[in-house]
Amino acid sequence: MQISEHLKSLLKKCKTLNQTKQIQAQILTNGLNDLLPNFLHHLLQSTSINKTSQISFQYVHQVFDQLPNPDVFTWACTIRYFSQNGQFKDAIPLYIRMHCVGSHPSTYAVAAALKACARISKKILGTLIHTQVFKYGFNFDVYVQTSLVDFYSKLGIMETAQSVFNEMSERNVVSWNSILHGYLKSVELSKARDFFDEIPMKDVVSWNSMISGYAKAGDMGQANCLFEEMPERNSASWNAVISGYADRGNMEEARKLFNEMPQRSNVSWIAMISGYSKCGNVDSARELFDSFREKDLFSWNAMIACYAQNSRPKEALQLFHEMRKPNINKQPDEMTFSCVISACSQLGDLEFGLWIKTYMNRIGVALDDHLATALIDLYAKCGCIDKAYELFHGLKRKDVVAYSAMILGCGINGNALEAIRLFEEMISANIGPNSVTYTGILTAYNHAGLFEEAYRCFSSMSTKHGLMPTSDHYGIMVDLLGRAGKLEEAHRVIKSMPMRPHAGVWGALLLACRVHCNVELGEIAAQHCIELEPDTSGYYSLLANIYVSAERWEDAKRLRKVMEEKKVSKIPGCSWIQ
DNA sequence: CTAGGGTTAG
Repeated sequence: MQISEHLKSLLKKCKTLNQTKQIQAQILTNGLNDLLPNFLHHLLQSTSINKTSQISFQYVHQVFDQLPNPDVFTWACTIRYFSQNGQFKDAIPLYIRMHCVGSHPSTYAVAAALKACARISKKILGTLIHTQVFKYGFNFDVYVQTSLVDFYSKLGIMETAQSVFNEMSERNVVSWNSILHGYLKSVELSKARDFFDEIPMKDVVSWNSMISGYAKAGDMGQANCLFEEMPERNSASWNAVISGYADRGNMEEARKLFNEMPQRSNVSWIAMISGYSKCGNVDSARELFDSFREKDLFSWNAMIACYAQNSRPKEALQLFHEMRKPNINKQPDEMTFSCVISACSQLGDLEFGLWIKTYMNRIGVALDDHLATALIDLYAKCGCIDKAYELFHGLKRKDVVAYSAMILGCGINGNALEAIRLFEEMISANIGPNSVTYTGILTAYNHAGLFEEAYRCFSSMSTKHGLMPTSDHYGIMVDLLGRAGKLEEAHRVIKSMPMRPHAGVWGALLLACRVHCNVELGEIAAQHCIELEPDTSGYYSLLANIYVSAERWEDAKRLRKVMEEKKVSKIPGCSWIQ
């Protein structure tokens, strides 16, 4: 008995995981199994342990599973631990298990489980918990009620959120903020503003939410107005305004605030990195990333995403390898993997992509729709259209990105009819196409040589769906016309472009001129290509070949000499020339 | 011991 009390008091003093584990050993050798829950509670609640030594979630499971009969408190404590630390996929099964073994829930467990349901959109379970709330008489607990309001708000079910909110006899600022967030998320800005104005005891979170709502909607005037007006700011207030500017591509303003703010958080850095990424300023993103000392998983993901989205897949993979080195030792998650798979797909590296898939299996990362779509894209681009289909059919929800990946896959692999079928299926499912969808469908038409249909499709982009064709789309059209020998028309299309054509567009014309032996236009196209990408040798070679076919030996010789003088690299940088 | 805001993906 005495030793038991002694160990309890020792446990309270433990500051590190190792000290705590030593007590666990003593508990076990003395056969004091009654003390095991105390050990677990200490593990989960000690801030010094959680901040420093990072116990693994696996370990918590292990310890928990050793308890013969967890009490109400222990269940709640453990479920809450997972929920608070973002391990929603651990919290939920544990909550279910608690019911299966016949243990009663507590308000604490319910609140934690609802939080998990809200965060990973477990609508059915959350609604089920709502019914239990009545059964156990928790329906007057302000924490439970607020969790419910938050749950329905996060899922966008505002009628129910509102009715739970109305039934509350006592509301605190958290309850108000939860419903405010719901209306902001449903982009009912004026309704949200009415709520905001009504909150009797606004705190910094209320202000931040409202500011972020305006910022996300692009109303930087209102956002700034509230930002100036608010009584006290924290880093989230600054971050809300910064990400507002960053999302709209105004990196000057974002940077000004970032430099000005008194206390930057991880979120500030990540918002800036992804802001630079969105406007294609990879160098500035990397510069910030390098100067950021306390990189967390999110910041690694943001930088990897930056490379993947800006067509620099090799650097994305390089960074992925970097983060897994022992001195950094960051465990990748779903977000990391979807970027990495996207990088593989850009490189056409099926082998490494499949290695990633096994690696995911090994560390227990399940395929969600995002990941499956990334893999669909990889399979489709690498010609494994059956595998792509398999995953496509297994998607919980097929959206525009998934369809676009399939359509492009069919297009590349020469199955234009199937691409068209998918496109039509998508339209009738009321999924609006985007610019990538059109790249896919135009590629399909191009491959099949259906230029009438392609033309119609190209013009319907803007008329039917309000999408402005990009250089890539023009490039496909030029390629299509070029293949059909309509070189003058292709040239006219280029000249009609509202933006500056990139090298790929002129390259498509150049290639066509090579095929159809057109020296005059070939010279014009090559000139533009070389101007845009002076280091690519392919353009010189193509023009030289055109001269050779036209039997203009002198010109060909002259060009080869220029090439030697410039010592241009042998690697073509353009996908049209291969 | 509970609940709310700001960041990353195909």
